[in-house]
Formats: sequence, C-alpha cells, structure tokens
Amino acid sequence: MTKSFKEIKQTLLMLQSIDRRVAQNFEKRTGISFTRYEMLHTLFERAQLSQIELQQTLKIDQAAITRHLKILEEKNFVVRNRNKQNNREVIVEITDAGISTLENCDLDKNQFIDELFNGFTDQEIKQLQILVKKLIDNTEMLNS
Amino acid sequence: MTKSFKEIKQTLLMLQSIDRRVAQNFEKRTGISFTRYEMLHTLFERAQLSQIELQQTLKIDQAAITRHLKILEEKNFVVRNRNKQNNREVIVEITDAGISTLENCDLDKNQFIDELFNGFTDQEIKQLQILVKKLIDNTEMLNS
DNA sequence: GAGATATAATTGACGAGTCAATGATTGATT
DNA sequence: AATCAATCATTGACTCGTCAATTATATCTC
Repeated sequence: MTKSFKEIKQTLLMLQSIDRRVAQNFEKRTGISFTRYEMLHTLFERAQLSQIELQQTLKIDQAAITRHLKILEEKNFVVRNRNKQNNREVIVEITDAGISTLENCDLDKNQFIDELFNGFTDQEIKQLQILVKKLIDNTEMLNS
Repeated sequence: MTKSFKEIKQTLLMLQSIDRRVAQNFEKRTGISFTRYEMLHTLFERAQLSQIELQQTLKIDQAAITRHLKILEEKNFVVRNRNKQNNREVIVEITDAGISTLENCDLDKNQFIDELFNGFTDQEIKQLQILVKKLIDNTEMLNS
C-alpha cells in the first residue's frame, strides 16, 4: 500500500520549510532563538531539570543542549549546578533575568503564534496535533 | 484569541524532531541525503530546470542548491550547462547514472514512506497535507 | 550606446544539530 | 575492595541551511 510519493514528498518539503521559517521568524521578532526560548520556557514550567530531561523534552542532541545552555548561562538566564545526589548530572534552573526575558517576549510570541495559526479552527489545531503525534510515534520506530 | 501555547509549542517541537529524523533515517536507509534525493527526483520529473526553479521547488537557499549540485555533479548524477538563451542561468539535467540511482533507492524509499505513514488513512494523509499547506501559506505572510 | 538596475549563481562566514570519542561519576559483579 | 559496565556531560569534526557580499550577465532608461 505505497502512498503517492509525489504528494508525500511535497508535504515533507513543506514541513521542513515551515520549521525553518518558524525558527527564523521567531528569532527575528523576539530577539531570542526559538530553541533557546523553548529551553527557557521549559525550565520556567518545570523549575529544575537535568540536561537529559531537557534533551528528552526538546528532542535535540545532548551536545546541542550543552552549547545552548552555555550561551544562556553567559547571559545569566540560567544557572547550572552539579546534582549533589548524583554528580554526573547538571541541574539547570532559570534565573529571574531569564524569567523576565521570557515575559518580555510574550507579546511578540503570542502575536507570532496567532499569525502562524491564522485561520485555523481549534478543531484543526487539535487535528494537526494528533497527526503530528502519530507521525512522531512512527519516526520512533524507524530505526528498528 | 491566543491559542494554548503549551500545546502549540509541543507541536512545533515535534514537527522539528520529525523533520530531523526523516532526513537522518532516509539517508541511513537509502545511502543518499534526503534533500539530494528530492533534487534528483524533481529533476527526473521535470527534465530541465534552472537552479532558481529548483530553489523554488525545494524551498531552500540558493547557496545550498549550488552546493548540493556540486556534489551531485561530482558523482555524475547531474550535468549543468549555462542557458544559451540567458547566460546567467545554469540549466540542470539528471543523467542516466542519476536516474538509476533514483531507481535503486525506490524500494527503500517506499518502505520508508510506508513506515513513516504507518496507520494513516488516506483521509488523514490528505488532512495533513491540507493543514501543512495552510501553515506554509501563513509562514509566507510572516515577514510582512 | 552608456550607465543604472535587476537577476542568477557562487563564495565565505555563521549558527544549528548530529555523531563519535572522551571524561567523570555511579552502580553492579565477583 | 577492584574491576566492569552504565550514565551524564562535554568536545571536536562534520553536514546543512542562512545571510551578505561578489561576479557575471541581461534588461531598462536616458
């Protein structure tokens, strides 16, 4: 039951293009990289996290996490400390400066999301979410 | 009418993760980069194209196009010649070697698509396509 | 026809994420 | 207790795509 590749190809191409544009445009508007914003936001929601936990949430490589955190630390948006209970782990926390940076982005971020999903009904957003979830579950099986 | 950012954030994160995994896994299976496969496939469908036309189809930067074509040319999968009617343009064509490379990938590619869209109904694939199209239309408005 | 403008391709420098190798710490086995 | 394996973080080398600057050609305008 092989699907029409031509259409699938186009959909995948569009998906990649969307991602790139989202990242580019988000940074242009808010002044902070989309990935680093997501990191900060995740840390804001969940207080203290190890880098592994961040990695699992953001689904990017550990090496990338380390490098982003280095940048966020230089700007004093996060602090990092070894976990005393397990010295292999680094515990990351957002700082007040980090939180206020998040807050400053809020308007631009909301505006951005509104434009990105302009014309979408709640139903469609939910539908997209479901389909994307299904896709990512499938990608998790790909390596076997 | 700001949407629930938490869910949207997650959807966008998943989208990016899907794209990366698709590219990684496709190359691992077929031995050719996903983007370069798409280039070859586009050239196969449409015979002769300028690099600008390729760029518009693949929606990646011109610079990236130039570099991918350099690689494809080194492998003799494509040939490039200046357009005699307009010497600014380079006309790209797929070679027989390029075509047979495409053919060799076919089985792996179909297998890959089947796994990626495993459990999707035709209806769902169509739905995804529509939503993605809507999204990309919105991203095109973002810069204004 | 000469000079300004536009278009196509190329190059270099950059940021992002991946993989593989390394280091440091912890846990398990004997 | 000593070795061996597993886990977490870091680093270097790499690919990919972007942007900005450059070159070459074509088109427009006076």
